[in-house]
Amino acid sequence: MYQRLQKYITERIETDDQTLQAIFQKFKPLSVKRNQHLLKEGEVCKHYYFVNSGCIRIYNINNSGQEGTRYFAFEGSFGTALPSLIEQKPAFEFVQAIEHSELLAINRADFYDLVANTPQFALIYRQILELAFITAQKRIYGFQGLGAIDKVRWLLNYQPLILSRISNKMVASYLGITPATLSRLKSKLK
Amino acid sequence: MYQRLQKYITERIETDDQTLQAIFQKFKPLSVKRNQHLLKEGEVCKHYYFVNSGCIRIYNINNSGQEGTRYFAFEGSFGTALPSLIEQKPAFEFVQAIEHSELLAINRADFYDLVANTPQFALIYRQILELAFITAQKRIYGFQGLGAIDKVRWLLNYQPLILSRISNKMVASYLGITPATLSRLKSKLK
DNA sequence: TCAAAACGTTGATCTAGGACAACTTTTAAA
DNA sequence: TTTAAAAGTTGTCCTAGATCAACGTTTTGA
Repeated sequence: MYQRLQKYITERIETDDQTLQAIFQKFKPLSVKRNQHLLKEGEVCKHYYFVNSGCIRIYNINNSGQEGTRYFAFEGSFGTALPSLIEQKPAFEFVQAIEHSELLAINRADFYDLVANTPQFALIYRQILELAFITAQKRIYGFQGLGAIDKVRWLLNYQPLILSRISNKMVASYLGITPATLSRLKSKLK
Repeated sequence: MYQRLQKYITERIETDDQTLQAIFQKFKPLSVKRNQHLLKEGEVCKHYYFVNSGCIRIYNINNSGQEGTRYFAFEGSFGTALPSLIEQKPAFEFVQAIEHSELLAINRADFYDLVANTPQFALIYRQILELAFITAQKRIYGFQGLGAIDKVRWLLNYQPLILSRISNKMVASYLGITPATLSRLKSKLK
C-alpha cells in the first residue's frame, strides 16, 4: 500500500521507520474511477493526493469554455489544486482521475501538522513546492514563443509518456492548441 | 536600510528582535544602475534580492530572439532567478534592474543557512515559494485563452502599477504580444 | 545642450492556427 | 454484442495578431 510513497520519501530525505509510519498513518487509500472528479472549480480543496496507480490531471475551463490542462500526475507523483489547498479559497481548477486510480489522500490539517511538527516532512514539502514552481516555469516559458509544431516536439523530448498515454484531446489542451491542429502536426512529424 | 525588509517579515511571521537582527546581518546593501544586469542567461544564480527601491525584472529570450518578461519585483518584494538559485544550474533567464535600484542581497549559502536554522525564516521561505507558485499560476492560466485585448484589461484590473510604471516594450513582453499590438489596443481602450 | 539611439505609433500586408463541418474510428455502457 | 456517444481526422475558410516599414517623439549620455 505504501511502498511507492515510501520510495518517494526515502529517495528525497533521510528518515527513520517511526517517522515513516507516522507519515503513512495520515494517508488514507482512495479508489477513484476513470473520469471521476476529486475537486471541481469553485470548491475549496481539502486534500493532497499521492498517486499509487493511474493518473490524475489538473485543468481549468477558461472564459471561452475551453479546457486547459495544467498538469498530469502519474503513479509516484503528488497532485492537487495547490493554490486552493494553500489559500483555502475556491479553486479555479478541476482535479480529475483520467484512469481508474488508486490514491493516497491526506487532508489539509494533517498535512500541515506534519509540515509543522515533522522536520523531515517540512523538507519534503519544501522540495514539492520548489519542484512545482520550477516545473511550471520550465513548461510555460519553454513553450512561449514556440509554434505549435515545436510544442509537440518539446513534448516528445521531455514528456513522451504524456503523448503515449493521454488522449489527443487532453494533450492538445495541455499544449494550448486544438485537437485538429495536433492531429495534423502528428501526421506531419511521422 | 532594513525598514522595508523588517516590515515584510513582521507582516508575515511572529518574531523577536534578536532573530530579526540575525536575519538582517546576512542581507548586504547593493546599489544598481538602470539596465544593469544582476544575472545573465547561462550563469548560476548566487543571490536572492530584496528590493528596497526601484524595480528588477526577470525575463528570458526565446528561440526566436524575443524577450519574454516573467516577473517585475517592485520595492518591498523579493526577486531572483529562483530555479537557478534552487538547483544551482545555469539560468534560463536574466535578472535586470530596470530603474536605479537599492537592493538587499543575500547569498545562497546564507539564505539556506537561515532556512535550515531559523524556523521563522523557514516559514518565510515557505510563504515565498507558495506565493511564487500561486502568482505564476494565476498569471499564466488567467491569460490562457484570452485575446490580446483581454490581457491588457486583465493587467489594468490586477496589476495597474505595471502599466503606469513600465515601458510599453516591456509590458508587451510581459503580455506576450508585440509593442505594436499593445499600442493599438491601448488607444482602443481609451 | 544636443545628436543619436531607443521607443512609440500607425498603416499595409501576411500567416499560423482556430472555427466549423463532414466523415471515420474508437470507446464504453447497457 | 450492439449502438450511441465520444474522439480523431481532414478539408475549407477566416481572423487575430505578427511582421515590416515609415515616421514622430522621447530619452540619454557625451
